[in-house]
Amino acid sequence: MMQPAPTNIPPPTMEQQHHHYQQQQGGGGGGGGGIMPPQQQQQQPWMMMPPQQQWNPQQVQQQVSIPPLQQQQLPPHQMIQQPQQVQQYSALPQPTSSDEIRTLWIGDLQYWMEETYLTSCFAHTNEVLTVKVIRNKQTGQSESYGFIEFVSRAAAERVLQSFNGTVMPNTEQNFRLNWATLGSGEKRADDGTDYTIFVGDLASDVSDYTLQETFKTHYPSVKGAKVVTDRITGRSKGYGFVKFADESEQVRAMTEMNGMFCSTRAMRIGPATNKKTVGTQQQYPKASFQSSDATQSENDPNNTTVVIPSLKHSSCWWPGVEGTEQELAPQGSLL
DNA sequence: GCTGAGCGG
Repeated sequence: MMQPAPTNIPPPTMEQQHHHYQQQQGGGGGGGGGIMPPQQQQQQPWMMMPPQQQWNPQQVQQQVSIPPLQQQQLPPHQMIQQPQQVQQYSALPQPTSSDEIRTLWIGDLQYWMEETYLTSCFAHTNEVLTVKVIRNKQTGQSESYGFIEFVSRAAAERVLQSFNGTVMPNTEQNFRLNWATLGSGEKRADDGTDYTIFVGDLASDVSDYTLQETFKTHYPSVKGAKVVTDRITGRSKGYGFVKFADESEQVRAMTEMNGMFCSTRAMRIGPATNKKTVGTQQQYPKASFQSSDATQSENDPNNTTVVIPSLKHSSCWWPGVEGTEQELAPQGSLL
């Protein structure tokens, strides 16, 4: 009902924060799982819970900027990231160059994952500068991706390495992170051509990371891997792609890795039908992908970059530390 | 289960 001042990350009712995620709240017979699917909003106490319905695109600030000095009057016993008056900027690695790429792209976001959620996810690093979820200008709905800017490229890389492939809090899907490429900083992580293969017959538990490592141990030029997942459920569709920087390794992998086991199943490898950069024809980062109507951007009422002042310590999640396995049902629960 | 999608201000 009442929502906190929009000038900051709206902290939920603090007296309820202690619950964190448990599996038996309000639950009944142990089958419900720990999280409420958004549609059956049962007033979940935490901040990362879905629907607050109170969100109104109209009243979102252009840019939620929180100067570090603006300390809040919050008791110290509140363990959720409250920037109190700590200014630990001195301890943070300063960006070496302004043009340094230090923003990560994050995808596969559920619609209820707002800036608050993402902020909490990475708060412990104490190195997040801004967090932003991209929303549809008309509907205000999340476009399922966002950006996380860090204080340095090194910090971003650290998160990229440690979080990618780990489970997102309150979900059963994994983080999908990558370097931001199209936005501010030209393109990066693209040293030229990449050679992709198709990998089918993947076991359901194979993640981007798993797939990548499976190949990388044999082929050092592996640049990345992606398991195609269902947008709604976040589950694997059973196939994916692996990118190589070296064409010879790609060719070798096609035969050498075919039939090899990844997790519990033998992979089936084939060439990826990728019209871009199969060998040549790579001149421009990305041509205009849109050709339809040109709905000019307005003032971007949905621009909701959240600038994190200086995150102290907070109770958030470390990758791999799955204190509680949230066996939740898929959001759509259509299977 | 079998050729993705995912780049703003």
